[in-house]
Amino acid sequence: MNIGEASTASGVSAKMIRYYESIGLIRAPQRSGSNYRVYSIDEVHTLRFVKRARNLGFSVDETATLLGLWQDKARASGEVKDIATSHIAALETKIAELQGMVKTLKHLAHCCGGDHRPDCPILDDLAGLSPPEPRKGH
Amino acid sequence: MNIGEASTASGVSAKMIRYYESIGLIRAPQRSGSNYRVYSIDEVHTLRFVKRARNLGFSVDETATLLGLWQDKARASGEVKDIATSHIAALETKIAELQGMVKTLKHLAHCCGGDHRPDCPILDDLAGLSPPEPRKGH
DNA sequence: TATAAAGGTTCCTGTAATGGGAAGGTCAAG
DNA sequence: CTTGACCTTCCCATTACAGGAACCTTTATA
Repeated sequence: MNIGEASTASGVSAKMIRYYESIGLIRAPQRSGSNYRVYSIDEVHTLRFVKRARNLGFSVDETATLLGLWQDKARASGEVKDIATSHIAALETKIAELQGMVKTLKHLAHCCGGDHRPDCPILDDLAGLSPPEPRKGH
Repeated sequence: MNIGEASTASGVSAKMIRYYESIGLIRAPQRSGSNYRVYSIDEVHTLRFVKRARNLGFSVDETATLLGLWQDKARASGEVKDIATSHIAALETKIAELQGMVKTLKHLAHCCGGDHRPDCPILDDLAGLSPPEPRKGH
């Protein structure tokens, strides 16, 4: 199987397969006589694993660790759970941040006439001209 | 006021102030005889505006637009509201994505013993060995 | 068979928004 | 006058890719 087929089979672009190889996330596959990369089914499975991990928001570094644990038949599931758990916490922090932004923006947009007048609470807030986030209850 | 003071007063690092100038987000300030950047109060206000917009998740490009609108005394608030509104939508999409990741990971982590046995539903899912997201009700 | 299209190869560039640091000029205090 | 804190420009690194140039190989077609 050359890189195009492996790409289709795994859902990882050929470009990314080469990239993952270059950074050492996956091992270099065998080469054909004409220097084409040749992939086995197992290698495609590895690519799929990587794809799934990336889709779940794991960084390439985290994915490398998970991949190592996956390929280690004697690994303990505790390690994996720890990685997943701290990843969940990081995601939740990010979510909270974004929700804070949304809340502020919604408040500002709500106060904004959205008409043809130049008055704009959003800009006023950005400029620091009005207290956007009441420090005390409302 | 030189760049260090402007940085302290605005909360934008000196490094970033130079960067914003280099990409044209802010205008180049005057220079002292010894080629030091010299900032006015107004320029510090601009930097604060930029900081606040970036904190609210607006990209540098969006910030440039908002800045233009802010400095345009004849602008209509509708334009600003539109930008804010579509930004809110983008943030909410991102939030939903992250929440999806968290949900899947929590499910997997919940199913994972976290003990010393090699069994691990998280890795099994990443490898595509088990149906992680039931397509039908549970 | 000649050729063209569709694949593969490496290598370089760019992205967004910074952080870090080197090499060197300037300013204020001791 | 030296020291240290500041400033200047310029280059490199980051993350996870995408795009493209230049060139080689395989396959399909005229």
